[in-house]
Amino acid sequence: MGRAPCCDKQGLKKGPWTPEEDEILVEYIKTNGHGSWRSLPKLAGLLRCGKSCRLRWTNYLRPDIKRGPFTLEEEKTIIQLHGMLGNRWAAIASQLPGRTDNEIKNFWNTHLKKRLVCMGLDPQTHCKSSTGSIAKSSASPSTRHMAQWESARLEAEARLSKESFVPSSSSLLSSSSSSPKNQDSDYFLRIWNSNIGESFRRSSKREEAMVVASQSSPISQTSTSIKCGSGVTIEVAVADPPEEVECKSCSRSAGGGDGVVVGGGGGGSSEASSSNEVEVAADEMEDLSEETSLRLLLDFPDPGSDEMGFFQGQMMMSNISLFPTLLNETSSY
DNA sequence: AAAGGTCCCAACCGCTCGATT
DNA sequence: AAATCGAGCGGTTGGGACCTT
Repeated sequence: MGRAPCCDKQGLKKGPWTPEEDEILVEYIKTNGHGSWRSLPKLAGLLRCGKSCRLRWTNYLRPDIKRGPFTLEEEKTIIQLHGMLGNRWAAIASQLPGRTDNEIKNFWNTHLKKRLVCMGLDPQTHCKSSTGSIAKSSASPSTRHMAQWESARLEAEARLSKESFVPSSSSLLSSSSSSPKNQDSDYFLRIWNSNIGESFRRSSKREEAMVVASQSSPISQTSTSIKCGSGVTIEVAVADPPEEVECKSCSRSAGGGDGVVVGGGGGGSSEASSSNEVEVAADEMEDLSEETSLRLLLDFPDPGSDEMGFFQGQMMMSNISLFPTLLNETSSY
């Protein structure tokens, strides 16, 4: 089906906005709200298309936009969220009040990405470019993110479910004294239930459809699922199914070939879990060491290793700041 | 001081999705 | 069910600002 252009481009202005145009747009939105972006330019008397007006407003003129350089805290947040979400700039921006997706995207592409590359890390996977398990190197970033999300979500839910039945001593304590693991799990669930999680679930559904389509295609990249020791099924897109991959949630190896092909996954917002065939026994989850469970949350390598040590931020409840080191290594921007 | 190169970011483009007709 | 619309998202780029030689 044809998609009509967003506007009739003839006679419409393009390029940088003038202060006069800005003023007209701001004044109009202040008094009338933006309403329909498509009709706004005409109503406001601007020779711009609605899309251009929307972008100008959301990326530049909105009163709540925060200007100025990114703080270290913001940088940390961006890196952490990018590790979880990939290039979902809008979702990342929603966690940084006053910052726009465009701004974050630019900042990532011009500063943070280079920084990771300089450190020998793949900016997409946040892993060392030349190393990593087969699963890490073979699975698409989004597939990896899906597995991470699903694993972490299930773990957090299992823990909360257990706590709701067995009031442990820790649950009687104040929140300030709850364990870091609890805080991290809760943190994860909050994100999962936020618009970030929603955004992720939506895109996961999309990916699932693509996986199914690719599987039905005679010439397609093989996508295989592998069940690990703790019962988590991992979807791995590979040219040739690996003999063995390491499960991110339990660090146990999982043999290839015996997995039943499943739809990709991630989309665990609800019933989707069953379609993913991801079954995790809560008691098995308890076997996970605290450290392991935290690592799986963000697919962290062993914190003891030099790999991704910089990635320890608020999510890890670590007091170690990696940024001074980072900043020393790279010139200011 | 001037020329050439690089960096940075505002804006555009094309695509997808959900809602509506 | 198909077509269309409106909105939003992520990738890309043009050109000004800044830096280096």
